[in-house]
Amino acid sequence: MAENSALEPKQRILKAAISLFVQKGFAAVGVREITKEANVNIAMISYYFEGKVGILKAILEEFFERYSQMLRDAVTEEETTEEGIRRLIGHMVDFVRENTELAIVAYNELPLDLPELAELKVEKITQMIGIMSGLIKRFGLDPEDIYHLGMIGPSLISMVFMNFRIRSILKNVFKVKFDDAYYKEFKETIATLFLSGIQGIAAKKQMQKRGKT
Amino acid sequence: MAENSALEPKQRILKAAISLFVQKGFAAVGVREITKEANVNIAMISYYFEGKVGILKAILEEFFERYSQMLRDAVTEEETTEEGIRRLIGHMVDFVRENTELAIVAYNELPLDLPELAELKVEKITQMIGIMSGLIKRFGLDPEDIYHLGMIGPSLISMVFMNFRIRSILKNVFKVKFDDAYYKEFKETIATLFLSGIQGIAAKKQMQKRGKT
DNA sequence: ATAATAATTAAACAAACGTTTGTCAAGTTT
DNA sequence: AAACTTGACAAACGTTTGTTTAATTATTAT
Repeated sequence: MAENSALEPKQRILKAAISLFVQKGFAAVGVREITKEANVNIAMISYYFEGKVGILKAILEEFFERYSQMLRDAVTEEETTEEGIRRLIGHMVDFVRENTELAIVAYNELPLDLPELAELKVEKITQMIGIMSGLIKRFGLDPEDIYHLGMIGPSLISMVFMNFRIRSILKNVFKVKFDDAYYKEFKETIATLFLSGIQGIAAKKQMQKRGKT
Repeated sequence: MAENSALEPKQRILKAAISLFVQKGFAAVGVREITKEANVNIAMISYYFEGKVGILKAILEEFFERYSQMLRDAVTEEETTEEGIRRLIGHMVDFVRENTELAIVAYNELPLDLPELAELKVEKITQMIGIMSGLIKRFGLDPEDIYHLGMIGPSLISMVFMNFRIRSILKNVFKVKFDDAYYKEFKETIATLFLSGIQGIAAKKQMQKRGKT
């Protein structure tokens, strides 16, 4: 149970904290629990992170660092909208697969009010929206149509994250084996769902336009 | 700030607790905070709910009660798949709109480990899956294809819930006005996205089948 | 009116909380 | 070799946690 690998104490704290935050949520985890799991003295939390919220802050910063890097990597200059979106979804799934716990903590804690992290959250989310807007333009979608983008964009993110959030249910109830084949199919399914979906929306918009004129 | 309406103390506690749980999460809210907001004595929590987790238990029970009722209401015998799914999505959006805080608390707290509620969660989630399976059959989808259903079903739920979860971002950054017109458009957009999406998936499956034979 | 039950209160409880303290050994710099 | 820095520790800090107690008021039934 107790973490005692070759990792440095600071990394052991981070690793233990992430794991516990996923299970119970930030507020429900005590510092003693973390230090016990990480096999470090309790004072090390203040020493390395300036307190408990400092751990969460470090976690969120790490998440956004990796997430924004992934988004930037997901863009290449020459490709069709379909290729671009399929690539983006592929990267997103890979990202959450490789950073499942980090992503879950961020996903769970971000909407919660924690005054000490308010500033950080605003900054990072603004940043992400900026990157996403860039993607949208590059994909040839209509960036003026904020109305629909605010509905569709978050839908895509939620589809990917939800799958990891309900992992235990999928595993126990639906007997899903989370192997490469599964994720390959998952990527294709979500991408097809999303692409056919936005095509359907575009077609509908076109019809409404023609109906009006 | 303090809740002191004509409501009964028990209901005042529930109302205050839901509001606070949405803001900070269950574990981060203290009983004194709840009682102050509800304007009741601290002992009333044990008196009416047998403790703090009892409040969350009552909240989750209320959520599942209303949610399953909504799902049952969403089904009518005679209609096409498209009509059925559009109706279901309409009901889901209406439900989350009318029970936003209740839904957010349930959505946020359900994946977290709270031993005292483990049994309840398993029971209710099993129930929901049962109802959903019934819907799927009635919609003429292939219930054998658990692989895809486990990907698509949760996607639908997450699309609807996500919109309410990031309300504050949509409001502040995208300047969304959450009025009837918005939700009408939201329902149609999500429904079109989802319907076109599953048609695209079905078409792809068909193509793969033909490719193999 | 009186007894019984229900609702509410202030006060106190032990346990757990996050943080800080003072100390010490091991390196590093001067 | 002396001065300083870093990493780690046990112990204790004051505060807050959820819960309980015993007393009191309000309501209902007899």
